[in-house]
Amino acid sequence: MFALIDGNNFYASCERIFQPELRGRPLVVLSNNDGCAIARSEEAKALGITMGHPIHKVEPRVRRQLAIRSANFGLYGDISSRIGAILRQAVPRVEVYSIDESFLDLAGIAQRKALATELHERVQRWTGIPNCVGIAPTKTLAKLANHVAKDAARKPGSYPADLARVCDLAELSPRQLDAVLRATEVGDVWGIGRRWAARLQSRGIATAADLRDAPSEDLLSEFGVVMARTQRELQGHSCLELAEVEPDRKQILVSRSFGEWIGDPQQMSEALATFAMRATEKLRAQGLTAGVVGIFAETDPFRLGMPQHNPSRTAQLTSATSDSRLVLGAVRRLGTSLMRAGYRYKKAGVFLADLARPDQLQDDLFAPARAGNDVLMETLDAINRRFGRNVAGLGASGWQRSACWHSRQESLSGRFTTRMADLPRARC
DNA sequence: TCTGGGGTCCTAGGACCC
DNA sequence: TCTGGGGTCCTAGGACCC
Repeated sequence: MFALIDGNNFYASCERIFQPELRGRPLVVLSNNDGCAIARSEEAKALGITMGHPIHKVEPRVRRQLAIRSANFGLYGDISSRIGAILRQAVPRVEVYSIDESFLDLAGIAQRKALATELHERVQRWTGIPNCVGIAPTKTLAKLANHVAKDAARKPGSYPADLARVCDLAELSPRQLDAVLRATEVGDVWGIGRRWAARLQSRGIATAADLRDAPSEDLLSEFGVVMARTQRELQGHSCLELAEVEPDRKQILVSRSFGEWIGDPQQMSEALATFAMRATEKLRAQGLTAGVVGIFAETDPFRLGMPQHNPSRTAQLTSATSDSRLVLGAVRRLGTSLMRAGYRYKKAGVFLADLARPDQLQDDLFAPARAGNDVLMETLDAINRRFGRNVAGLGASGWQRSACWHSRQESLSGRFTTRMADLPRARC
Protein backbone atom coordinates (compact mmCIF):
# COMPACT_ATOMS: atom_id res chain seq x y z
CA MET A 1 0.00 0.00 0.00
CA PHE A 2 1.35 3.41 -0.98
CA ALA A 3 0.70 6.94 0.19
CA LEU A 4 1.62 10.03 -1.75
CA ILE A 5 2.00 13.23 0.24
CA ASP A 6 2.27 16.40 -1.78
CA GLY A 7 2.63 20.05 -0.80
CA ASN A 8 -0.17 22.23 -2.16
CA ASN A 9 1.06 24.93 -4.55
CA PHE A 10 4.43 24.16 -3.04
CA TYR A 11 6.61 27.11 -4.06
CA ALA A 12 3.82 29.60 -3.36
CA SER A 13 3.22 27.98 0.04
CA CYS A 14 6.96 28.19 0.85
CA GLU A 15 6.94 31.91 0.10
CA ARG A 16 3.99 32.40 2.44
CA ILE A 17 5.68 30.80 5.45
CA PHE A 18 7.87 33.79 6.21
CA GLN A 19 5.89 36.45 4.33
CA PRO A 20 2.47 36.41 5.95
CA GLU A 21 1.47 39.42 3.87
CA LEU A 22 1.22 37.01 0.93
CA ARG A 23 -1.44 34.86 2.56
CA GLY A 24 -4.87 35.12 1.03
CA ARG A 25 -3.46 37.04 -1.93
CA PRO A 26 -3.12 35.87 -5.53
CA LEU A 27 0.54 34.89 -5.60
CA VAL A 28 2.66 33.74 -8.53
CA VAL A 29 6.20 32.33 -8.42
CA LEU A 30 8.20 32.85 -11.62
CA SER A 31 10.74 30.64 -13.35
CA ASN A 32 14.38 31.64 -13.60
CA ASN A 33 14.80 34.89 -15.48
CA ASP A 34 11.34 35.87 -14.22
CA GLY A 35 9.75 34.33 -17.31
CA CYS A 36 6.83 32.00 -16.66
CA ALA A 37 4.51 31.16 -13.79
CA ILE A 38 5.73 27.93 -12.17
CA ALA A 39 3.54 28.05 -9.07
CA ARG A 40 0.29 29.79 -8.27
CA SER A 41 -1.73 30.19 -5.12
CA GLU A 42 -5.40 29.20 -5.30
CA GLU A 43 -6.31 32.89 -5.62
CA ALA A 44 -3.98 33.26 -8.62
CA LYS A 45 -5.45 30.15 -10.25
CA ALA A 46 -8.89 31.69 -9.79
CA LEU A 47 -7.68 34.73 -11.75
CA GLY A 48 -6.91 32.41 -14.67
CA ILE A 49 -3.11 32.24 -14.36
CA THR A 50 -2.08 28.88 -15.82
CA MET A 51 1.04 26.80 -15.27
CA GLY A 52 3.92 27.90 -17.50
CA HIS A 53 2.13 31.07 -18.54
CA PRO A 54 4.57 33.83 -19.59
CA ILE A 55 4.02 36.59 -17.08
CA HIS A 56 4.37 39.38 -19.65
CA LYS A 57 1.36 37.96 -21.47
CA VAL A 58 -0.89 38.41 -18.46
CA GLU A 59 -3.30 41.29 -18.93
CA PRO A 60 -2.11 44.37 -17.00
CA ARG A 61 -5.48 44.54 -15.23
CA VAL A 62 -4.95 41.04 -13.82
CA ARG A 63 -1.25 41.48 -13.29
CA ARG A 64 -1.74 44.47 -11.03
CA GLN A 65 -3.61 42.22 -8.59
CA LEU A 66 -0.79 39.68 -8.38
CA ALA A 67 1.91 39.37 -5.78
CA ILE A 68 4.98 38.12 -7.65
CA ARG A 69 8.11 36.34 -6.44
CA SER A 70 11.20 35.12 -8.31
CA ALA A 71 11.96 31.43 -7.82
CA ASN A 72 13.95 30.87 -4.61
CA PHE A 73 15.04 27.26 -4.90
CA GLY A 74 17.36 27.46 -1.89
CA LEU A 75 14.33 28.09 0.31
CA TYR A 76 12.13 25.46 -1.36
CA GLY A 77 14.83 22.79 -1.18
CA ASP A 78 15.37 23.42 2.52
CA ILE A 79 11.66 23.25 3.36
CA SER A 80 11.46 20.08 1.29
CA SER A 81 14.24 18.40 3.25
CA ARG A 82 12.49 19.29 6.51
CA ILE A 83 9.33 17.59 5.29
CA GLY A 84 11.42 14.56 4.30
CA ALA A 85 12.81 14.39 7.84
CA ILE A 86 9.32 14.49 9.35
CA LEU A 87 8.15 11.65 7.09
CA ARG A 88 11.20 9.47 7.71
CA GLN A 89 10.67 9.86 11.44
CA ALA A 90 7.17 8.43 11.11
CA VAL A 91 7.45 5.60 8.57
CA PRO A 92 10.37 3.30 7.73
CA ARG A 93 10.29 3.53 3.94
CA VAL A 94 10.11 6.87 2.14
CA GLU A 95 10.83 7.78 -1.48
CA VAL A 96 11.37 11.50 -2.00
CA TYR A 97 10.00 11.66 -5.51
CA SER A 98 10.34 15.38 -6.19
CA ILE A 99 10.85 18.61 -4.30
CA ASP A 100 7.22 18.60 -3.16
CA GLU A 101 6.15 14.94 -3.22
CA SER A 102 7.05 11.78 -1.36
CA PHE A 103 5.77 8.23 -1.61
CA LEU A 104 5.46 6.28 1.64
CA ASP A 105 5.24 2.53 2.03
CA LEU A 106 2.25 1.81 4.26
CA ALA A 107 2.38 -1.96 3.89
CA GLY A 108 1.41 -3.69 7.11
CA ILE A 109 0.21 -0.54 8.85
CA ALA A 110 -3.20 -1.17 10.34
CA GLN A 111 -4.43 2.35 11.03
CA ARG A 112 -3.15 3.80 7.80
CA LYS A 113 -5.74 6.54 7.42
CA ALA A 114 -5.17 7.67 11.00
CA LEU A 115 -1.42 7.72 10.42
CA ALA A 116 -1.81 9.60 7.13
CA THR A 117 -4.08 12.15 8.77
CA GLU A 118 -1.58 12.64 11.57
CA LEU A 119 1.24 13.18 9.06
CA HIS A 120 -0.88 15.55 7.02
CA GLU A 121 -1.44 17.68 10.11
CA ARG A 122 2.10 17.40 11.37
CA VAL A 123 3.66 18.62 8.13
CA GLN A 124 1.26 21.55 8.09
CA ARG A 125 1.94 22.38 11.73
CA TRP A 126 5.70 21.91 11.77
CA THR A 127 6.60 23.47 8.41
CA GLY A 128 3.58 25.60 7.52
CA ILE A 129 3.06 23.78 4.22
CA PRO A 130 -0.54 22.79 3.47
CA ASN A 131 -0.63 19.35 1.88
CA CYS A 132 -2.77 16.42 0.77
CA VAL A 133 -2.33 12.66 1.02
CA GLY A 134 -3.53 9.96 -1.37
CA ILE A 135 -3.51 6.28 -0.40
CA ALA A 136 -3.92 3.30 -2.74
CA PRO A 137 -2.46 -0.12 -3.61
CA THR A 138 -0.32 1.24 -6.49
CA LYS A 139 1.70 4.39 -7.05
CA THR A 140 -0.40 5.47 -10.02
CA LEU A 141 -3.59 5.09 -7.99
CA ALA A 142 -1.97 6.88 -5.03
CA LYS A 143 -1.24 9.81 -7.35
CA LEU A 144 -4.85 9.73 -8.46
CA ALA A 145 -6.03 9.57 -4.85
CA ASN A 146 -3.88 12.60 -4.07
CA HIS A 147 -5.55 14.44 -6.94
CA VAL A 148 -8.96 13.55 -5.52
CA ALA A 149 -7.91 14.70 -2.04
CA LYS A 150 -6.93 18.09 -3.49
CA ASP A 151 -10.06 18.50 -5.62
CA ALA A 152 -12.35 17.43 -2.79
CA ALA A 153 -10.72 20.00 -0.50
CA ARG A 154 -10.81 22.76 -3.14
CA LYS A 155 -14.36 22.19 -4.34
CA PRO A 156 -16.55 20.92 -1.50
CA GLY A 157 -19.39 18.87 -2.93
CA SER A 158 -17.40 17.52 -5.86
CA TYR A 159 -16.56 14.38 -3.89
CA PRO A 160 -17.70 12.87 -0.58
CA ALA A 161 -16.32 15.00 2.26
CA ASP A 162 -14.24 12.19 3.77
CA LEU A 163 -12.03 12.13 0.65
CA ALA A 164 -10.85 15.71 1.19
CA ARG A 165 -7.18 16.25 2.12
CA VAL A 166 -6.57 12.59 2.98
CA CYS A 167 -8.07 10.16 0.45
CA ASP A 168 -7.80 6.39 0.85
CA LEU A 169 -9.01 4.68 -2.32
CA ALA A 170 -8.59 1.26 -0.73
CA GLU A 171 -11.43 2.08 1.65
CA LEU A 172 -13.93 2.57 -1.17
CA SER A 173 -16.37 0.00 -2.47
CA PRO A 174 -15.80 -1.12 -6.10
CA ARG A 175 -18.72 1.06 -7.17
CA GLN A 176 -17.35 4.14 -5.42
CA LEU A 177 -13.88 3.53 -6.86
CA ASP A 178 -15.41 3.19 -10.28
CA ALA A 179 -17.16 6.52 -9.86
CA VAL A 180 -13.87 8.18 -8.91
CA LEU A 181 -12.07 6.72 -11.94
CA ARG A 182 -14.90 7.77 -14.21
CA ALA A 183 -14.65 11.31 -12.85
CA THR A 184 -10.90 11.48 -13.64
CA GLU A 185 -9.89 12.62 -17.12
CA VAL A 186 -7.39 10.32 -18.77
CA GLY A 187 -4.90 13.18 -19.13
CA ASP A 188 -4.87 13.56 -15.34
CA VAL A 189 -3.52 10.04 -14.89
CA TRP A 190 0.15 9.95 -13.90
CA GLY A 191 2.19 8.99 -16.97
CA ILE A 192 -0.34 10.24 -19.52
CA GLY A 193 0.87 13.48 -21.04
CA ARG A 194 -0.76 15.78 -23.58
CA ARG A 195 0.14 13.75 -26.68
CA TRP A 196 -1.01 10.44 -25.34
CA ALA A 197 -4.15 11.95 -23.85
CA ALA A 198 -5.12 13.25 -27.31
CA ARG A 199 -4.40 9.89 -28.97
CA LEU A 200 -6.35 8.01 -26.30
CA GLN A 201 -9.30 10.36 -26.57
CA SER A 202 -9.43 9.90 -30.31
CA ARG A 203 -9.91 6.18 -29.58
CA GLY A 204 -12.75 6.90 -27.20
CA ILE A 205 -10.67 6.50 -24.05
CA ALA A 206 -11.53 9.63 -22.10
CA THR A 207 -11.36 8.74 -18.41
CA ALA A 208 -9.16 6.76 -16.06
CA ALA A 209 -11.90 4.10 -15.95
CA ASP A 210 -11.87 3.84 -19.78
CA LEU A 211 -8.11 3.35 -19.75
CA ARG A 212 -8.32 0.74 -17.02
CA ASP A 213 -10.88 -1.25 -19.07
CA ALA A 214 -9.37 -0.83 -22.55
CA PRO A 215 -8.06 -3.95 -24.38
CA SER A 216 -4.52 -4.50 -23.05
CA GLU A 217 -3.04 -5.94 -26.25
CA ASP A 218 -4.08 -2.87 -28.24
CA LEU A 219 -2.53 -0.53 -25.70
CA LEU A 220 0.69 -2.54 -25.68
CA SER A 221 1.03 -2.66 -29.44
CA GLU A 222 0.00 0.93 -30.08
CA PHE A 223 1.69 2.71 -27.16
CA GLY A 224 4.29 0.35 -25.73
CA VAL A 225 5.14 -1.06 -22.34
CA VAL A 226 4.96 2.22 -20.43
CA MET A 227 1.26 2.58 -21.24
CA ALA A 228 0.64 -1.09 -20.52
CA ARG A 229 2.20 -0.65 -17.10
CA THR A 230 0.08 2.40 -16.35
CA GLN A 231 -3.01 0.35 -17.17
CA ARG A 232 -1.93 -2.48 -14.88
CA GLU A 233 -1.38 0.03 -12.10
CA LEU A 234 -4.87 1.48 -12.63
CA GLN A 235 -6.24 -2.06 -12.33
CA GLY A 236 -4.62 -2.28 -8.91
CA HIS A 237 -1.60 -4.42 -9.82
CA SER A 238 1.52 -2.73 -8.48
CA CYS A 239 4.25 -2.49 -11.14
CA LEU A 240 6.25 0.44 -9.79
CA GLU A 241 8.19 -0.11 -6.62
CA LEU A 242 9.17 2.36 -3.98
CA ALA A 243 12.62 3.70 -4.90
CA GLU A 244 14.08 4.53 -1.51
CA VAL A 245 17.64 4.84 -2.76
CA GLU A 246 18.02 7.47 -5.40
CA PRO A 247 19.74 5.96 -8.46
CA ASP A 248 22.91 7.69 -9.66
CA ARG A 249 22.39 10.49 -12.14
CA LYS A 250 23.18 9.73 -15.75
CA GLN A 251 23.59 13.31 -16.82
CA ILE A 252 24.05 16.70 -15.17
CA LEU A 253 22.95 19.85 -16.95
CA VAL A 254 23.34 23.47 -15.90
CA SER A 255 21.77 26.01 -18.21
CA ARG A 256 20.24 29.45 -17.92
CA SER A 257 18.47 32.03 -19.98
CA PHE A 258 20.28 35.35 -19.79
CA GLY A 259 18.83 38.62 -18.59
CA GLU A 260 20.19 40.23 -21.78
CA TRP A 261 21.26 38.91 -25.15
CA ILE A 262 24.96 38.11 -25.35
CA GLY A 263 27.06 38.82 -28.42
CA ASP A 264 30.43 39.07 -26.74
CA PRO A 265 32.47 35.82 -26.67
CA GLN A 266 34.18 36.93 -23.47
CA GLN A 267 30.86 37.16 -21.64
CA MET A 268 29.74 33.85 -23.07
CA SER A 269 32.97 32.30 -21.91
CA GLU A 270 32.38 33.59 -18.37
CA ALA A 271 28.83 32.30 -18.34
CA LEU A 272 29.91 28.85 -19.53
CA ALA A 273 32.71 28.78 -16.97
CA THR A 274 30.23 29.56 -14.21
CA PHE A 275 27.89 26.80 -15.39
CA ALA A 276 30.84 24.39 -15.55
CA MET A 277 31.72 25.21 -11.95
CA ARG A 278 28.17 24.61 -10.81
CA ALA A 279 27.94 21.37 -12.79
CA THR A 280 31.13 19.95 -11.28
CA GLU A 281 29.94 20.94 -7.80
CA LYS A 282 26.79 18.91 -8.39
CA LEU A 283 28.91 16.10 -9.78
CA ARG A 284 31.05 15.91 -6.65
CA ALA A 285 28.04 16.21 -4.37
CA GLN A 286 26.79 13.01 -6.02
CA GLY A 287 30.18 11.33 -5.69
CA LEU A 288 30.46 10.85 -9.46
CA THR A 289 32.96 11.49 -12.24
CA ALA A 290 32.23 12.57 -15.80
CA GLY A 291 33.69 11.17 -19.01
CA VAL A 292 31.99 13.54 -21.44
CA VAL A 293 31.64 17.33 -21.35
CA GLY A 294 29.31 19.29 -23.58
CA ILE A 295 28.27 22.89 -24.11
CA PHE A 296 25.53 24.60 -26.09
CA ALA A 297 24.22 28.08 -26.81
CA GLU A 298 20.89 29.23 -28.24
CA THR A 299 19.67 32.42 -29.81
CA ASP A 300 16.23 33.75 -28.85
CA PRO A 301 13.63 31.50 -30.50
CA PHE A 302 10.90 34.07 -29.90
CA ARG A 303 12.69 36.68 -32.00
CA LEU A 304 11.82 35.31 -35.40
CA GLY A 305 13.33 38.33 -37.14
CA MET A 306 16.74 37.70 -35.63
CA PRO A 307 19.13 35.18 -37.18
CA GLN A 308 18.98 31.90 -35.29
CA HIS A 309 21.94 29.72 -34.31
CA ASN A 310 21.94 26.86 -31.80
CA PRO A 311 25.47 25.45 -31.74
CA SER A 312 26.60 22.63 -29.50
CA ARG A 313 29.93 20.86 -28.92
CA THR A 314 30.81 17.67 -27.09
CA ALA A 315 34.17 16.28 -25.99
CA GLN A 316 35.20 12.93 -24.62
CA LEU A 317 37.74 13.34 -21.82
CA THR A 318 40.83 11.13 -21.93
CA SER A 319 40.31 10.39 -18.23
CA ALA A 320 37.13 10.70 -16.22
CA THR A 321 37.20 13.50 -13.67
CA SER A 322 35.29 15.51 -11.12
CA ASP A 323 37.95 18.25 -11.02
CA SER A 324 36.49 21.65 -11.90
CA ARG A 325 39.76 22.76 -13.49
CA LEU A 326 39.81 19.93 -15.98
CA VAL A 327 36.14 20.33 -16.87
CA LEU A 328 36.63 24.06 -17.16
CA GLY A 329 39.60 23.50 -19.47
CA ALA A 330 37.47 21.30 -21.72
CA VAL A 331 34.66 23.84 -21.72
CA ARG A 332 37.05 26.62 -22.70
CA ARG A 333 38.50 24.58 -25.56
CA LEU A 334 35.00 23.73 -26.79
CA GLY A 335 33.86 27.31 -26.37
CA THR A 336 36.28 28.91 -28.78
CA SER A 337 34.49 29.50 -32.06
CA LEU A 338 31.16 28.40 -30.62
CA MET A 339 29.50 31.71 -31.38
CA ARG A 340 28.95 33.17 -34.81
CA ALA A 341 29.83 36.84 -35.28
CA GLY A 342 26.79 39.08 -35.42
CA TYR A 343 24.50 36.68 -33.55
CA ARG A 344 23.16 37.35 -30.09
CA TYR A 345 22.49 34.49 -27.72
CA LYS A 346 19.78 34.17 -25.11
CA LYS A 347 20.66 30.93 -23.38
CA ALA A 348 23.59 28.60 -22.84
CA GLY A 349 24.47 25.55 -20.85
CA VAL A 350 27.05 22.95 -19.85
CA PHE A 351 26.34 19.26 -19.49
CA LEU A 352 28.26 16.33 -18.11
CA ALA A 353 27.63 12.76 -19.23
CA ASP A 354 29.13 9.28 -19.01
CA LEU A 355 28.83 9.66 -15.26
CA ALA A 356 30.32 6.92 -13.13
CA ARG A 357 31.40 6.07 -9.62
CA PRO A 358 35.21 6.35 -9.36
CA ASP A 359 35.50 2.70 -8.28
CA GLN A 360 33.67 1.53 -11.40
CA LEU A 361 36.07 3.16 -13.85
CA GLN A 362 38.26 0.99 -16.02
CA ASP A 363 41.84 1.84 -16.79
CA ASP A 364 42.79 2.48 -20.36
CA LEU A 365 46.03 1.22 -21.87
CA PHE A 366 47.16 4.74 -22.67
CA ALA A 367 45.55 6.92 -20.01
CA PRO A 368 44.69 6.67 -16.32
CA ALA A 369 41.02 5.98 -15.62
CA ARG A 370 40.73 9.07 -13.57
CA ALA A 371 42.37 12.49 -13.36
CA GLY A 372 42.20 15.46 -11.02
CA ASN A 373 43.00 16.56 -7.50
CA ASP A 374 40.40 15.37 -5.01
CA VAL A 375 41.95 17.08 -2.01
CA LEU A 376 41.89 20.46 -3.72
CA MET A 377 38.29 20.00 -4.81
CA GLU A 378 37.17 18.84 -1.36
CA THR A 379 38.78 21.93 0.11
CA LEU A 380 37.03 24.16 -2.41
CA ASP A 381 33.67 22.57 -1.62
CA ALA A 382 34.25 22.79 2.11
CA ILE A 383 35.00 26.52 1.90
CA ASN A 384 31.88 27.16 -0.15
CA ARG A 385 29.73 25.04 2.16
CA ARG A 386 30.95 26.96 5.14
CA PHE A 387 31.03 30.52 3.81
CA GLY A 388 28.46 30.41 1.02
CA ARG A 389 28.35 29.37 -2.60
CA ASN A 390 30.93 31.03 -4.85
CA VAL A 391 33.04 32.40 -2.02
CA ALA A 392 35.91 30.45 -3.58
CA GLY A 393 36.11 29.71 -7.29
CA LEU A 394 38.43 29.67 -10.27
CA GLY A 395 39.57 32.95 -11.74
CA ALA A 396 38.36 32.09 -15.23
CA SER A 397 34.72 31.87 -14.21
CA GLY A 398 32.70 35.03 -14.01
CA TRP A 399 31.32 34.44 -10.59
CA GLN A 400 30.94 38.11 -9.78
CA ARG A 401 27.39 39.01 -8.83
CA SER A 402 27.09 41.88 -11.27
CA ALA A 403 27.68 40.12 -14.60
CA CYS A 404 25.24 41.33 -17.21
CA TRP A 405 24.37 37.82 -18.36
CA HIS A 406 22.89 36.82 -15.01
CA SER A 407 19.25 35.80 -14.93
CA ARG A 408 16.70 38.39 -13.96
CA GLN A 409 15.43 37.86 -10.42
CA GLU A 410 13.70 41.06 -9.55
CA SER A 411 11.39 39.81 -6.82
CA LEU A 412 13.56 37.40 -4.90
CA SER A 413 12.61 36.75 -1.29
CA GLY A 414 15.12 36.09 1.48
CA ARG A 415 16.88 32.80 2.16
CA PHE A 416 15.00 32.65 5.43
CA THR A 417 16.21 29.25 6.57
CA THR A 418 19.65 28.91 4.99
CA ARG A 419 21.37 32.25 5.48
CA MET A 420 22.04 33.92 8.81
CA ALA A 421 21.54 37.46 7.56
CA ASP A 422 18.09 36.57 6.20
CA LEU A 423 16.72 34.99 9.37
CA PRO A 424 13.30 36.42 10.09
CA ARG A 425 13.14 38.55 13.24
CA ALA A 426 10.38 38.07 15.79
CA ARG A 427 9.24 41.20 17.62
CA CYS A 428 7.08 41.36 20.69
C1' DT B 1 11.35 44.67 -22.50
C1' DC B 2 9.47 40.14 -21.27
C1' DT B 3 8.62 33.09 -23.08
C1' DG B 4 12.36 27.91 -17.19
C1' DG B 5 15.45 24.29 -15.90
C1' DG B 6 16.09 20.30 -14.93
C1' DG B 7 15.60 14.96 -15.58
C1' DT B 8 14.13 9.71 -17.17
C1' DC B 9 12.77 5.83 -20.11
C1' DC B 10 11.51 3.43 -24.46
C1' DT B 11 11.80 2.34 -29.35
C1' DA B 12 13.39 1.82 -33.95
C1' DG B 13 16.92 1.42 -37.04
C1' DG B 14 21.62 0.98 -38.48
C1' DA B 15 26.22 -0.83 -37.85
C1' DC B 16 28.59 -4.42 -36.40
C1' DC B 17 29.84 -9.10 -34.23
C1' DC B 18 30.14 -14.42 -34.43
C1' DT C 1 18.82 -23.29 -57.06
C1' DC C 2 20.28 -21.97 -52.84
C1' DT C 3 21.36 -16.74 -49.12
C1' DG C 4 20.73 -18.04 -40.90
C1' DG C 5 20.12 -16.94 -36.56
C1' DG C 6 21.37 -14.83 -32.77
C1' DG C 7 23.23 -11.04 -30.47
C1' DT C 8 25.20 -5.96 -28.81
C1' DC C 9 25.91 -1.12 -29.03
C1' DC C 10 24.87 3.42 -30.39
C1' DT C 11 21.98 7.25 -31.73
C1' DA C 12 18.02 10.04 -32.63
C1' DG C 13 13.59 10.97 -31.64
C1' DG C 14 9.57 10.87 -28.97
C1' DA C 15 7.19 10.42 -24.95
C1' DC C 16 6.80 11.34 -20.06
C1' DC C 17 7.78 13.62 -15.14
C1' DC C 18 8.31 17.80 -11.68
